[in-house]
Amino acid sequence: MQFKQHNPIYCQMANTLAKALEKMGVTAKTKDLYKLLSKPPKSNMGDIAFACFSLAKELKKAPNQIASDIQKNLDQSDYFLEAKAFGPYLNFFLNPKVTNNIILNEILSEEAFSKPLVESSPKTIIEYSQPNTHKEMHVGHMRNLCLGNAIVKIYRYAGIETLSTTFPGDVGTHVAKCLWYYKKHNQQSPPTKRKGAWLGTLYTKGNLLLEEQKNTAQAEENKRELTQILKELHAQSGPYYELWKETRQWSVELMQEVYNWANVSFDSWYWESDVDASSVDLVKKYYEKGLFIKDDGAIGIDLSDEKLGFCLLLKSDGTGLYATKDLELARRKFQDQKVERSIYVVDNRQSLHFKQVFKTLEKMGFEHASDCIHLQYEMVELKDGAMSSRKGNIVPIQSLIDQMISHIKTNYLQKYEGQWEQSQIDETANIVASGAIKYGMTRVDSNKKIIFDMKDWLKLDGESGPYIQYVYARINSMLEKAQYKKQEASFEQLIHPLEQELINKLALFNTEIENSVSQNKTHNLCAYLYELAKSFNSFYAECPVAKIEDQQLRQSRLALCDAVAKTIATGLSVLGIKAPSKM
RNA sequence: GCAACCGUAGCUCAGCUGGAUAGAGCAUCCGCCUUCUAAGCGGACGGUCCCAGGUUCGAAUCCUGGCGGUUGCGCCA
Repeated sequence: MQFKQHNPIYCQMANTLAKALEKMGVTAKTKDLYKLLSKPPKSNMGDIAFACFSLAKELKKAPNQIASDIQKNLDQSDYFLEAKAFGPYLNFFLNPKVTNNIILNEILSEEAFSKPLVESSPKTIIEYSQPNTHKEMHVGHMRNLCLGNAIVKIYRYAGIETLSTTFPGDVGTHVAKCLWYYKKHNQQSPPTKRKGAWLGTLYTKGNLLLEEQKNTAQAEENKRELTQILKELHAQSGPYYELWKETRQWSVELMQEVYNWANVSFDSWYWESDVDASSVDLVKKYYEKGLFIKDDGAIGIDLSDEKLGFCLLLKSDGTGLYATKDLELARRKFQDQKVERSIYVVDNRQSLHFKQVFKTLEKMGFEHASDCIHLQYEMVELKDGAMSSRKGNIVPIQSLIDQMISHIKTNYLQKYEGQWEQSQIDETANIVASGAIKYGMTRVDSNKKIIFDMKDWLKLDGESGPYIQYVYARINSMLEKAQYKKQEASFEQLIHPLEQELINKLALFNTEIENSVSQNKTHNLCAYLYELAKSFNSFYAECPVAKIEDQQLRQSRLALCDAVAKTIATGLSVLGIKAPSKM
């Protein structure tokens, strides 16, 4: 992925450096110099740092010497007041009278948020959220949902044409087990609402019962019944098929409820049941072509030359597997959606699975095999290990949502009782709860496990979604009350160190997005927004805004707050988080 | 056995495409509201960056080998 040089200040610095280097007999591309710019560790060391290490070879000089040589050859520029060598670094002290305007105007006009960040990019489809029907969604599914949703939004923000899709599992033995228990053992009648959640508990009960009867006389009979159910479902007729259609819908409604709450939607839905039959045909076709082999009565492909073992594609009873469906699904995605790249957001236990699938596609001659990417992430677990619907030790998503909302209402929103409409309290609780959950799910590096502990999740101080949302709400209410007039602002006045720190941080927003896109990560963006919010809070505690006399400075600071609010709102929105006007 | 990922402050984590004095949050302790929203701000305390080698002017970061943990590896999805 090629990124544009989107930071106007960095571009200018890179140009200035290129000219100085030219005087020294070095032709350096501004693009390469741009990449060498960074932020010094302390603000008293300057605003932008240029590292001279990489020039040492060409110039045959020590980096320290290079830094001071460049300093001597620098042309004057109104972008910076001073350039000072700090050992191997040449640090620029920006001229706020010029750079403040450039940075803040770009944000206040929202131009900064609308320009594409990539030179060009392949049309991309991102698949995320692959919950099973007949099971209840738990907090582990939430990580996938939040991560996938954020990546889609980040891609779109960067200017990449992106489609979202989901692939729920509505067929398979888990369904049979659930229906088996429902028909043969369940005594209760379904509840009036959240039938899907109730269905999930039947699945767990069914599993536990089957496990219990494993070594008893009943086991044979159970197996026979399950096979019978699967046959009916496969044939798409009979009472179990009818029951499947009805209960599947309950699960879909439950998924939709979660998606609605999380404000997530998909451009397309693929169902396992859709690709089941055709994926089997696809495998048979390639078996006849001789690519796949029969082994032990089953069909698959030997990938041991690739160190990927044997990938099983048809069981000896002729039915397909997960990998089988993924072959057909991959084909359909590229064909139906005319995309050039396909990303799968799936946990890292499937790492071998996807390597096998992509390699098999390659062997099948599928032209886009190398455009398939498995975006893997680590699991959400409980203190005593992985969650499993099978065992029943899960934290349902709904339970996290409910507890979060009630915690927020009783601890933070009670003070607005009687003052706000109940609907506004409900709405705000939803926004803040969603901010806490989504931030919590995206803030940790995706290849690190999250050990879920409800009481930790309900702590909303310090680094959290609500901390960032709070900054937005504060600014919003300040701007509302203060008769803010942007045109009266004069950014040249904003020279307080805390103002400068804020402005410099604002300028780095798109760079952070670039990092997210190039690494398919979200945690860096979370950290950035937190730091921005923290900088704002320091500024806010130290610098009065709406209450100062000087009208022009007041408007200038209000405009700075406005720019912070806009950046925070934009940043939160690409994480799928709303910014509340009050909280 | 083979492979992947993880190991940084008491806890949870940033930093890892080598570069400036390893940073946050929580916890603990000390300050700050006659109100621009205290869901906040300031400060203190806290480090064998798992261990051992190697590469380099320079390693938490890269390489090799260990140790510890998690996951995956043919008829589940």
